[in-house]
Amino acid sequence: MRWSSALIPTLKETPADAVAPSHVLLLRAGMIRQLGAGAYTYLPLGLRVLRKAEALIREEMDAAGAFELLMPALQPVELWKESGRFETFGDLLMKLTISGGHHMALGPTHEEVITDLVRDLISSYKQLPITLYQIQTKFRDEPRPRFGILRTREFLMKDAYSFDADVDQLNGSYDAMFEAYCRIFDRCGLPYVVVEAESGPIGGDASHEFMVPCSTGEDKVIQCVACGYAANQEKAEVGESPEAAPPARSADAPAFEAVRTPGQKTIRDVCNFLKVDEKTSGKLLVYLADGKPVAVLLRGDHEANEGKVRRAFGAATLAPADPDAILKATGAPIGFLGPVDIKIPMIVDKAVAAMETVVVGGNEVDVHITGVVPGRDFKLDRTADIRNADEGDPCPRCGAAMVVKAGLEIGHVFKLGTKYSKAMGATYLDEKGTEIPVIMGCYGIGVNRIVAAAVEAGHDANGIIWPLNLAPYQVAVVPLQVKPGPVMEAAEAIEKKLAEAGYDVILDDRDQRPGFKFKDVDLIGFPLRVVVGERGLKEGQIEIKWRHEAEAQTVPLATAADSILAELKAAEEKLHNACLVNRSKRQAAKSS
RNA sequence: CGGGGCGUAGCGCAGCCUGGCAGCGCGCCUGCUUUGGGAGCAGGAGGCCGUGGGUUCGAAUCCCACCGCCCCGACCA
Repeated sequence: MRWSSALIPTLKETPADAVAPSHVLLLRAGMIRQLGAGAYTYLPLGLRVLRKAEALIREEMDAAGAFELLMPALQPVELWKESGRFETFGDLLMKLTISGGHHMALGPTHEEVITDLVRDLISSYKQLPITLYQIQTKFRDEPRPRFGILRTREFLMKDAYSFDADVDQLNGSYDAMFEAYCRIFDRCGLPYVVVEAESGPIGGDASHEFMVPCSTGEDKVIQCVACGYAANQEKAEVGESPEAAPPARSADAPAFEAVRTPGQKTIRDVCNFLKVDEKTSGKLLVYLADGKPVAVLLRGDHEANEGKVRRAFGAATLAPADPDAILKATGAPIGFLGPVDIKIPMIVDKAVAAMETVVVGGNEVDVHITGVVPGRDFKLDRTADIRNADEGDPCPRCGAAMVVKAGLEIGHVFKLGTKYSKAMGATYLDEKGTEIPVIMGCYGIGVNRIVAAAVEAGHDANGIIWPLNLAPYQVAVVPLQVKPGPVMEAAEAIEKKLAEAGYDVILDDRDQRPGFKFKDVDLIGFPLRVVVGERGLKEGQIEIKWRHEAEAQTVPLATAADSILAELKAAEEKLHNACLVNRSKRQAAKSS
């Protein structure tokens, strides 16, 4: 490939709108270009990276025994009404009306379409298990697209769906996808962590997310460095603190005291006003659990975890109560709610149960009460872990202090169960002729996010550092003199040999000064740079340099192509071995 | 959807407050010089100043409305 004839519009300056490193660098490297909010063109170089990620995914999915198909992005909304997600998906679903007045949607995901397909085509246990996948453009009306290609309204997703006769089969399908994902991300050279995620109806280990730690990640990952426990903050449990002794509460603790706190509504305001630490305060939140008002009591500096709250109340739905409902349920407006003499069901977070005394709202306008003793002044008969885990909290497995990191979600595997098969009537007949809903799993990978994550995780002050398997071209051959002559001849000969060996090579034949060309090559981040110049050629030498290494090495021109091929082979082998090591680590972890 | 910021050449920006020739740097084109880390000189092309309305002799500039983009928050099956 000759650079001079390609379309690679690199930018010297940083576009003003870009903030995230991946956004800035993909723009500057001439790989993407913005059309509108959350809509990007992939220019030739960017598309090559996207296609490489796709090809790698396809290989591993096929190797794992999944079958590729392609479903329509354009779907009748009837299917969505059938599954019940027309309502639950809400505004995120892109709807349109086509000629004839038909109401359609652009698929944000394909559970409905595939379930519709499977209910027609699969009818016997003999056809199970089976896993089907596609790589296709998804549409979501994101309220706030951001960070370049990280969150867009239109994106490329690999989505797979497994269909099984029973839970054992499902576990097998799930494990196969889990392993395939690990192999894919290993081969991409991404530093990912697997975390437990919100699991839905089946519970247990029914959902995992694959996260790449990076500052622009939109999720929070809680990790235990001692034992390796990792979970999404949505899911992470708070363990028992090892030093947690029951609080020393003397029986003759003074009675609580009401204080006037005019206009002090937030925890911060109240604590500043009363000059107490937020950790000694409590906040009462009111939710509607299946439509009925319920209360939870948390320490002032903690955050409620709505998933945990919903499960603690055994409710199917949970929503924050509106101000009117709160006033009706507690007799007080937001800002002055407290647990004393509360009339609605209340669950107390474990952290509050461990406090000696607590400052809470007085259930009366402009009144808070101090010196409230849990267990004496309000009941502690229902306590649970109902808050978000945070930095320093004890690990649920080993009790060590956990850390919080920002993470970018690049993959998600999920045991769906029979949610869609039941709603849409996808059943099979077992050996006895009994009709049984198929058990489903779904497995997604954000292909664009692999590209973005690779940049987020691999860049320096000079630009991108592509992993070998994702790079648009693995090698950039840079002749410093491009007029016909020995330098160009040598460069072309090297390009030819590398291309014949199956590598992607770009020849920077632009008539530019060396510094200019080096800057571009570094910015785009081709893994291996080969420089041929008059100066070196006089000595019979050319130069090769890895993007991720500081120093270049010189090799004899006569054997240059062989040296380069040896370098590439060694790098591939190193990566392959790393993949194998990870694979055996996973096997060891599984069997232990 | 709430809060904030910004729309002027392909990119980065100045000009706006205080109305009166539409500018600068990068990039692009031509020529000469230069050639191992984003070269120098000379010449040149490129604009519905986001859109619509208003005020005014006159609007990039003042007023109103709309549209778009970015950031923070809410939201994220």
